[in-house]
Amino acid sequence: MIAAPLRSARRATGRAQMSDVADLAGVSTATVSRVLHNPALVSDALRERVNRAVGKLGYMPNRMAGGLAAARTRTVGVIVPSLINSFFAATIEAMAECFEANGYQLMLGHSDYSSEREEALVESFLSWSPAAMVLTGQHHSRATLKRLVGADLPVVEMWELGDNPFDSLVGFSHRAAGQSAAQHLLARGRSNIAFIGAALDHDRRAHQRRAGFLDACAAANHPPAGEHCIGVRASVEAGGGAFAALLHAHPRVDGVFFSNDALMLGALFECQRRGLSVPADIALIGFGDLDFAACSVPTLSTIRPPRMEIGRAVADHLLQRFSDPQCGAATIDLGFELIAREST
Amino acid sequence: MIAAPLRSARRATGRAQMSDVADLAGVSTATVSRVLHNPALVSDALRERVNRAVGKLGYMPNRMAGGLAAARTRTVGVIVPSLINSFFAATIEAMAECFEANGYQLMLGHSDYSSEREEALVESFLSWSPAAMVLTGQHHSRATLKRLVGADLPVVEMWELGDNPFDSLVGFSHRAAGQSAAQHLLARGRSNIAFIGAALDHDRRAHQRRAGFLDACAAANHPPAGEHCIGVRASVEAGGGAFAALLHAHPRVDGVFFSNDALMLGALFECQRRGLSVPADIALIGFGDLDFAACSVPTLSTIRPPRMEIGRAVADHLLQRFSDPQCGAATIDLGFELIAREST
DNA sequence: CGTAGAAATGAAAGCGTTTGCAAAATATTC
DNA sequence: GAATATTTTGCAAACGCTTTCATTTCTACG
Repeated sequence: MIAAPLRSARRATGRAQMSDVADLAGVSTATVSRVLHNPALVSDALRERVNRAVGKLGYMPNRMAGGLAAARTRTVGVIVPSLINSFFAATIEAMAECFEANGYQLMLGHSDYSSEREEALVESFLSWSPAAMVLTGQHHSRATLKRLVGADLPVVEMWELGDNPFDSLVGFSHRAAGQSAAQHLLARGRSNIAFIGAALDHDRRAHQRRAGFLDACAAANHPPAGEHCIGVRASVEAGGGAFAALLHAHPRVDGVFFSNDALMLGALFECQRRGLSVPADIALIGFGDLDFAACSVPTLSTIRPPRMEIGRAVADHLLQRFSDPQCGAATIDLGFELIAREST
Repeated sequence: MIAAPLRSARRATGRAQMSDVADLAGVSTATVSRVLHNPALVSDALRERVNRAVGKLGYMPNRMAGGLAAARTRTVGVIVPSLINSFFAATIEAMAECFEANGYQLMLGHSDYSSEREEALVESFLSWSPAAMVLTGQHHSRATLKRLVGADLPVVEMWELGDNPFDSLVGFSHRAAGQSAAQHLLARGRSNIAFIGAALDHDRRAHQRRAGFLDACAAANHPPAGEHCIGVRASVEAGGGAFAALLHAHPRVDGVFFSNDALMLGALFECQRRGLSVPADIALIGFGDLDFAACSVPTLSTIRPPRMEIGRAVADHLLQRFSDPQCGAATIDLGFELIAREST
């Protein structure tokens, strides 16, 4: 009787491992590893043999072992505030697309707009030796920054565009977006314009849009006619409520900028309920260009952020940095687009 | 002169490692490992000392090394068709919440409704030795199934509820949801009811809802008055178009079930454009209970799937299986809720 | 107080890769 | 054809942890 292959009791799975490939191809594991990661170093004949063996055995490398030995992995840690927010979801899908096409994998986490959770996630992610980290926004706790400095890897901050980036930065100016919105309302002849926002204390970017809005009002000598900010997450329902409250406090308002399209949709429904005509009685402009904005009645003006473009740009930039160590940090402004529709 | 600590040139980072903690606490690495993973095995005194050393050094274990040694990680692979789809986003957020509270981490991937991509993701995830895999739906390629069988770990299929689950199953019956929608429309006195769906060829669950809808029509002896299915992803815009096409082909339709609330919203706007009154002229019911449904004009009837509940149930179930190896597969039906609002 | 059994601890052997180094094979030059 | 550069290849030592097994230290009991 032939003994079964003697395998350690601790052997994890029945999966083929690199030594099996090496044996089948009649080479050392070093050569197999090279074929997999640096094929140019191996002669055509052996490369061919190794690839055949890999195919035959259905070999899948053990990433833990590889990561441990190499002290890095083809993994990118990404932290967004929320997955439910379709802005970030679109960015992530686009980013994942690019990365996966190049053999990198995403580790995704959501911070719920909390610095502490972000900190915990960064710590946790770093223990997987990622090739890079992608964070949302430019505000991070001291502890987070310290960890990142120590880890010595490319870091991209996205969806914001301010001074003193930590490393690379891919985004657009929310302040400018807010300014554009105000200027647009003013250009449409509205003089009593107001702002409605949600969760400004957590969402720094929404806060910046508000600041830009107020800037432009001041610059145009048109002090805002009012504003209403709520503490909860932006939602259609909350938008309706906030809009009602705004009108109650400032009945003469004739134009509103919403920090989020969802809020604006709630306000549109509120207008329908009250028999207010948009834009005759009141003009509405939002942020996000969510899909309903283009086909509601009336269609809704909004500011389109480069959702997918951000994801692609982050991935492209990092892939470039991975392949060319010379390539350093960059700041990429992807801008935004104000889409004027019927509501203004 | 005292020599600098002699570290291998290959040493990854400057991070403290377990042996540093062990030295500082005056114990072996075995004890440190036990304190971290199985504190009950260590005496109070040593546990205390080790924890202090961990804190002092800010020690973070290297997951790669741990995973390699233990041949498993506290990681759960989750694959959903799409992140942009807010159904899955909500499920994932809830799931992540539960898992993270218990020291498990999510690896997230999206398959874009493609079996091949799912297969590639499963392969890729398995090479990280996850503690479990969570897939969406009950349909997977043979190769995917083969990998999962070989990997010998808990597998949960979610968001569906059919026969012959691979292992555990957490979801609800989409077929029953479709039936309910039809019965609801019929109960409201509509006799010419139709179905509008998107991406049915990819989205098996939407397809099941349609099947349920047709079932109920047949059972009630009310053959559907028409249907219109489109190939693209569900969106508000596509909903408006599909609705217009349906009305064009079947002008007498007086009730419509949409495979997705977004489609229904597009139809609502189309009604506003045409001056059709909802529900007087036509009744609408959707699926998803997206946030606008509760506050549109009129408010929209819909079927609420247990989005977050699924996430929580998956996590709870897996955590239980992790802690109690006796605990085996389970099938959990979380049901759904038909929410009747003004549109029907 | 001696002893058996239980509890706590440490030594050391892996886990499956990557990679520095040296040896072997091949190409190039004079 | 010898000598030298260059390209290929394999050996073997990490990588930083977990876990088995043996040993040491307690506890309880007669």
